[in-house]
Amino acid sequence: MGRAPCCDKANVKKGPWSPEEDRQLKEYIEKYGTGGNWIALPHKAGLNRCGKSCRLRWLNYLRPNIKHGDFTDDEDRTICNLYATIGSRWSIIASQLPGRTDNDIKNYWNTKLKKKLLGFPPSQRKTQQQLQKQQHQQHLFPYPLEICRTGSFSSPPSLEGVQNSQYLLNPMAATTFSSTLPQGSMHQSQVKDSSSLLMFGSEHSCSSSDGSCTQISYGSNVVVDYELCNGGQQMRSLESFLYEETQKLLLGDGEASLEYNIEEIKPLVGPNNWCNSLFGDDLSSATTKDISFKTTGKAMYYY
DNA sequence: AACATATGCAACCGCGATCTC
DNA sequence: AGAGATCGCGGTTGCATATGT
Repeated sequence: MGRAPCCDKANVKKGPWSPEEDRQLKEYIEKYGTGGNWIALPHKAGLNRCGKSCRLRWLNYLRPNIKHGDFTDDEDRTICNLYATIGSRWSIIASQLPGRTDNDIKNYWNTKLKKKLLGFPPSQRKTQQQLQKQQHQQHLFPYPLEICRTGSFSSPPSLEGVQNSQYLLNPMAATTFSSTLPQGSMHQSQVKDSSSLLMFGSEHSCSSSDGSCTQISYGSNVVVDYELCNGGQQMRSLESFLYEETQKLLLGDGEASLEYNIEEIKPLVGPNNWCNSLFGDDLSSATTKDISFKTTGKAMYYY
């Protein structure tokens, strides 16, 4: 037996909300609140709408302090950092961005940010100036890199820590994402603990025409230890690692990097691992996607 | 100017989680 | 304990608008 519908779908209005409906819903909620029952709310408010539709309209559009319009660079950075860390958990990401809704962020990611990070042309409508800029960046960064963090974790990173940390994302967007690092310096971190998420790199100024571009580069002496993913000591260059992981993650093939099931991963990540602190002790409740990125945040060594 | 196509975003849908009785 | 009701989330769709040809 299937679940009973939450409303009579044949007799409720669907589609865009009219200003009058908005006014009715807003007035009712401001006066009486939601009463913890969205299903009953539309009837009480005199609306011929499904409760779910009312909830969505309120949360995404009508409730106070909703921010509409362009996302700032800071917001971009936060979204990218969190997406790379926790995946498409839009409600969690939205909770870190006051005034933004999960729907907004999801739309923004799917329509703009993902393409921006992958270096895809955002549109056929691109101006000549934008095309030249993209070509310039592609010349500097032949493929996208993914998350690089300077510093090391002495304790598990919190969501806030992730949000504020100095992650460097796709150098296609280097002008946006690299500004938190001092230029001309080498950033290095030593791995103390294979469960730490740790990456590092060096950066130097490049000769971008407007002087605003910072190029991130990685020396060939940087290698990656696949301790968690491969259970061995297989080494790859950082560049190939980052490139492949980025492709998997951003092209929606994030699971590919996790070749082991939860039971195999558990003993590797250990009881004090930050993966546990983010998702609770019960890793069995985590989905493959939950931990696929964590386990690819594997230890790295600098020689 | 007309048509084709891409884009952005509001809204819908289905399903797992949680609550209530 | 378990069945139904509701919530909340993430994926997807549909349509108005913008832009290219």
